[in-house]
Amino acid sequence: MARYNARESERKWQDAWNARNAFAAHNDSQKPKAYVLEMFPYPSGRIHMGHVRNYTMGDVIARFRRAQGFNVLHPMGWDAFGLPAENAARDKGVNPRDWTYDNIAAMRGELKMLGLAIDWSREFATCDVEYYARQQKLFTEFYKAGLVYRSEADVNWDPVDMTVLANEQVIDGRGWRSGAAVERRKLSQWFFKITAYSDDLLNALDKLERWPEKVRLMQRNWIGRSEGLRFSFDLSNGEKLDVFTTRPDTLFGASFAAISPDHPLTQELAQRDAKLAAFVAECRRVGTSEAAIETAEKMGYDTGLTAAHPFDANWRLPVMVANFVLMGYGTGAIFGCPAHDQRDLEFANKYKLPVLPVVIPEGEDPKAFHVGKEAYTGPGRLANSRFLDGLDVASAKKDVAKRLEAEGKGTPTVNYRLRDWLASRQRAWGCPIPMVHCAKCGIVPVPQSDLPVKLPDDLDFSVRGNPLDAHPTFKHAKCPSCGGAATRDTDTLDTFVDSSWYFARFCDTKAAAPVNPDAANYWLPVDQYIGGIEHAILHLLYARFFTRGLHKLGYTKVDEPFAGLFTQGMVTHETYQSHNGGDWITPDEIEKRDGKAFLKGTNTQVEIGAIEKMSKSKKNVVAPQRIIDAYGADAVRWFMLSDTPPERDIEWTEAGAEGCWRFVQRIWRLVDEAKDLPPPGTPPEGASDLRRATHKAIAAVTDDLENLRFNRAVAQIYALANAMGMGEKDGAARREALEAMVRMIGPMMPHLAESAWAALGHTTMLVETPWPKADAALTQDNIVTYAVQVNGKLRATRDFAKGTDKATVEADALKLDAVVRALEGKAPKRVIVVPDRIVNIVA
RNA sequence: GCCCGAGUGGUGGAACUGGUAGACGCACUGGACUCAAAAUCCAGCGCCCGCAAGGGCAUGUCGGUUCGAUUCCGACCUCGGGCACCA
Repeated sequence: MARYNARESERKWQDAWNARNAFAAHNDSQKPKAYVLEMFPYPSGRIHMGHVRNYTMGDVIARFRRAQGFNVLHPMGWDAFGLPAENAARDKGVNPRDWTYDNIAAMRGELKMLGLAIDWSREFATCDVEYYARQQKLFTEFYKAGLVYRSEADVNWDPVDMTVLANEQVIDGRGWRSGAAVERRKLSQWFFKITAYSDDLLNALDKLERWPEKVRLMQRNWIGRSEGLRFSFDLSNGEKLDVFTTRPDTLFGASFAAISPDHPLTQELAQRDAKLAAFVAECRRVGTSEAAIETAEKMGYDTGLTAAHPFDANWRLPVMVANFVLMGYGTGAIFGCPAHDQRDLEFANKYKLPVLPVVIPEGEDPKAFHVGKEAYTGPGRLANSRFLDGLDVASAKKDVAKRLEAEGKGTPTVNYRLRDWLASRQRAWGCPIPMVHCAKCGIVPVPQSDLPVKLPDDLDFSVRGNPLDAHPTFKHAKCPSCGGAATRDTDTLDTFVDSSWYFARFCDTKAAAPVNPDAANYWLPVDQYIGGIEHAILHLLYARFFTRGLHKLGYTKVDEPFAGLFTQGMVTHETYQSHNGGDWITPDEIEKRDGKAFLKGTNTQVEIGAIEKMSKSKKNVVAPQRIIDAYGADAVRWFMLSDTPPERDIEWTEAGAEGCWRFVQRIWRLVDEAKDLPPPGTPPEGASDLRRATHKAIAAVTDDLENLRFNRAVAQIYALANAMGMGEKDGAARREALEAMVRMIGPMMPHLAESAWAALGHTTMLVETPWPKADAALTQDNIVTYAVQVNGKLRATRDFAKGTDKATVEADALKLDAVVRALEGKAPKRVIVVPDRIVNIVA
């Protein structure tokens, strides 16, 4: 027989599915719906193995659900705005739009070769005018709904490139491109009011049961809710100073008050105090990088002001400016209790401030308890604290809060570390912010009738700064309100905005409105979302926020965009290096002999390095295209699903790929050998081993796919193939086994499965064939093998009819040779029989 | 520093709610077929002792609970991830 020709078969079936429009999703179906979505790709130019893994997993779910009778939405689009297009424009002189759409065309072609069951009629790119026009509409609506506002913000400013840099673009305090020392600048920027939903975004995490616990935890920490008390100090200059604390119980251990260098009071004082101004400048000079923060010394400056202790006006605390107090959290001011806060302790030790323990661990003597280099943050009883003495921490907190609240000095407050989302970017290849700045009317949103604000096609990327800002006409606009000359906002939106609602647009990509509520309410939430863990926080949090915004605006009734989330692992590969840690060498350039790696066709040995994520810098990238050409899409898909659990990193190996290819051929042989089977539809009878293996496999694979355990599903299918090697070679049971196998590999290796289905004599297509059902009578054995243990050690096994009574099992087990030998004549003290499982004899 | 997660053969990994540890794949070894190779098929494959029958030891380490622990509890070690002066 001919070997299976993957190339020919894959092309043929892709055309056939296409001709039948087999994967169209229907917005008016009576079937239950299933929305399966993988995080859409950035059109960098080529697909990589990570894409292959991601889209294969999604495709398996989509095809599985379709076979189970669901109306499936499985779309594809492009996250198409972003910096690489601008870099290409500057470096190569191309138009970013052309560059992007060319990349999309190339990647679409590569993705289609994988045979994905996608409704391509819904494809769009976020840089399509049709998409970003609607995003602009949403932005103005969010603005009117109070979910967007403008405010001053500190940004990383590159003085050479004259542009704002993202934190990731600042390396050791310098711009990644220019190398210039980055400055902190205050700019007026647009923000999304994500903090309006802090509590809701946090609480709703509990209901996202089909999200990984890890991701929920990361989001919880990111939102960072903490309960505490906000109260005010009376200052010696007559003003009040608001502080936030989670430890009001330690108030009698206070030895100073501290304010941020960015606090308004600091600014005010610095105007009359040159030394303070210098101190503030010094604080700002110290970078915001992790390393800088970790090693930064605590620094303080005594303002000369004092603050009255809230419970004793005669007790004066010095007011210090301290570099470790952040303006962005709480009120930007604290009270310092050195004995019970590590930072305060370091600060106090440096500036010789008192350290008075007020929470004493159980069993310690309050008079003897001393805090040295480590602050005590554990539980205990209050001491040295007047009316609080003897209380536990929780009661003391409540008591302080109650008293200060009664005096009108304090309020119980919840703080979050979550900040509002700064969405302005000084970039040209993005969604223009549809706002106009008028000297007379202030900020005016561009009215619906004037949308979209289109990106000009003639941007000059050789200029410094934002090409959109430098464009000769773009920024000149008429004020929509008064008609006078005004300035258009030349910033664009963070590309995370683009990906915050694309899943809602997929529900109806033809709708005039940004989101069609009927379609969105039918399809949303996404039933299964799949993507990388790197989006655990930002993208997923922004999308959750945006969906709440869409709800508020009436576009949908759901709040949570993704009911099920799965985060898949990366694709890794061995690295190769010439000797002595020299140049990296690509996998294509080496060959392996006896576990050693050599330069192809030579005896020059190369070092095999660590297994790492595929990356250009380590040159350990394997292009999907080459692999598809060599083994076909099905073998590659099979590899991606085999062996490694989907959430873990998978190592790509040539040997593994060859193994997958061999399995493709093995299935094809099994089908070919089955020429003389009874015709399709012949019912099998009886209960042979093969039939039992078939139905057990169906039950197991179904369960595994339901739970995204692809590696186990693959193992079950191998086991069934092995069972076929031993079972009946002909007859209806053989056909049943083969057909079950073909139907089960359908979602995983769809082209091979279609070919096999046709070869088995079917005239219908496998994509239109329902998922097989397991016969419960055949998934259960009527003979069970008991393990027989003596003192917990396995000594024998013994078959019994299922449900045999305990007494019989016990009596027979005790007669076994191995048991008699192990007992050495001793009488059993106790015999434990676990029905249909195990016997343990205790001697 | 704080918070998570994971440690099982040469290797990727299985093991349902505590019940025969190592399914299935890869690699490897031996054999069959072949002039030969590829492909395919058959067999073997945790470690130690033993000709064998059989026995002992094994799921990072040490302890605990239990008739029985990869699974539950405690301590420790190693690796990976997240956050990072958040008051």
